[in-house]
Amino acid sequence: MSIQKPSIPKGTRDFSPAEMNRRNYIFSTIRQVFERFGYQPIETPAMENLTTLLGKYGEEGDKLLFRILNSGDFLSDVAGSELTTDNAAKLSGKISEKGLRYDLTVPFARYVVQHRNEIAFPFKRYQIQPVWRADRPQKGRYREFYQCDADVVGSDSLLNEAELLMMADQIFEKLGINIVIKLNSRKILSGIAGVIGHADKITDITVAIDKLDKIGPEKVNEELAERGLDTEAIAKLQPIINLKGSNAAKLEQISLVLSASEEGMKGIAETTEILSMVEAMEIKCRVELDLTLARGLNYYTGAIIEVKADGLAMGSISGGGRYDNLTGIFGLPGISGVGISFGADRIYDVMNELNIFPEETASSTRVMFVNFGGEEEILCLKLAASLRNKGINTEVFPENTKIKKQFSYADSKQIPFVVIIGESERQKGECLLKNMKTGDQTVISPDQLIQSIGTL
RNA sequence: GUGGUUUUAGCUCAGUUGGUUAGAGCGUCUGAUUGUGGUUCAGAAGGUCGUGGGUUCGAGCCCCAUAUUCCACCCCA
Repeated sequence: MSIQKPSIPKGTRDFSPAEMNRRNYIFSTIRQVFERFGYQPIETPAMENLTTLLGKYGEEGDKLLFRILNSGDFLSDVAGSELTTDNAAKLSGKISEKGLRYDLTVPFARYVVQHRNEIAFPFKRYQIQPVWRADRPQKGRYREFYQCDADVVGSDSLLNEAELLMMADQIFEKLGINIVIKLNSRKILSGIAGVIGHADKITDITVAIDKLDKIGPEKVNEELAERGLDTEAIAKLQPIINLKGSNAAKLEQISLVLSASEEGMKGIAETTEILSMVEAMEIKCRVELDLTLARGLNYYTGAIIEVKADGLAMGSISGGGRYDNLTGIFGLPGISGVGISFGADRIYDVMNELNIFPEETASSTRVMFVNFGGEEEILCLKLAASLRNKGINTEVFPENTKIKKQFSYADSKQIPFVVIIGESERQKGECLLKNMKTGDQTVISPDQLIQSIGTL
């Protein structure tokens, strides 16, 4: 067998220790805020039955599912005549019955239905796991990436929506990213589609006006026409496309257009309530009503949420919304859910671009002992054990090699403190503590070292 | 899935119309310095030029296929 160059699949990545320290910083920040709001962790398998996944993300989503080939003799049920290139779609159903999860929301819905008797509602869960999409990779888009989801099922209260926005606000504040939360309502969009006489075309309308930022109003109108809207309907959409002003002003303008639509007015009332709740909770970031926001329409039924990093050319770093009947597909109707998902990989990319990772994420080790071997080594091991008992990440260089090499190691790992105990220090009962950042060295007693280093 | 783009040392990249032995910076290692990293100086190691074919006396450079990177579309965290 010839030697092959090692490689990893397209759109996947390895993470170095330095990257993992930073990624873990993001994950733990998110986890901490989730738990602060009373969400509890669950995990689900990387793979689900294809029957669970198929048809939940639209036609486009089905194409992006990674399918897992059946084990063993996967062709046993397939006739030779079926093995033709134009039969691929039908064939894949016969040779594959499992797939990698595409998001965390659908597996969660499956989980809720399957465990309904063990769950006390409302059920607030969070889930931080990788998902896979057979998409073509580009900036901020990977085939394997982590989602950090928080969802509530079994509560219709808009308080949940408001809390999700507060969590996003707090997470990004902790991480130091300036964000804008964009808020929309499926009910408002639906009302608009009804009022202009094209209730059936809601998807076409939203897909087109979603591009407003990117392609401008003229092109949007062209696309609306291409998607089968008559000129009268397009004319009626113009006030919505050109909506300006504060959230309150926007809501007032839309309510004029939507007065005849019960659903639309309900969307306005809900949105107003969510906005007033987050205001009461003193949200810090900007929350902007944006009717052009139309992601995930396949299952959202109420609020639609999206978070963008302010002033950065990066896709959304977080998204979510309310889905009234997701569990209905799995045989449990009448359970409403609302959730938000944080894209950890994009958040990493944003923080990297802004260079805002805290210094301490560079290394997890706080203290390193230089190793002189012999009795000094034993002494260092004892002291290191004491430091670890105090919760300080500590290592003893494993070999009695040149000091230069040991320091060089500490430097490359960006360990902030190095302790030197050679023969003379040991005999005098002291140790030499070096601050690697400033270069300062101080002589202190081992007791002082253990006492003081936590505060350094 | 459609269109374009990238790939040369561990990393970032040069490499002329196709012509001897493919270069630089950074990093790594060794030494100057046997108790001190990050600065400085000296030296060394490190390359099937993404992979497989083809054209040619001769290919890093031209042609074909394929993988991969990034970008746009579609869609999306």
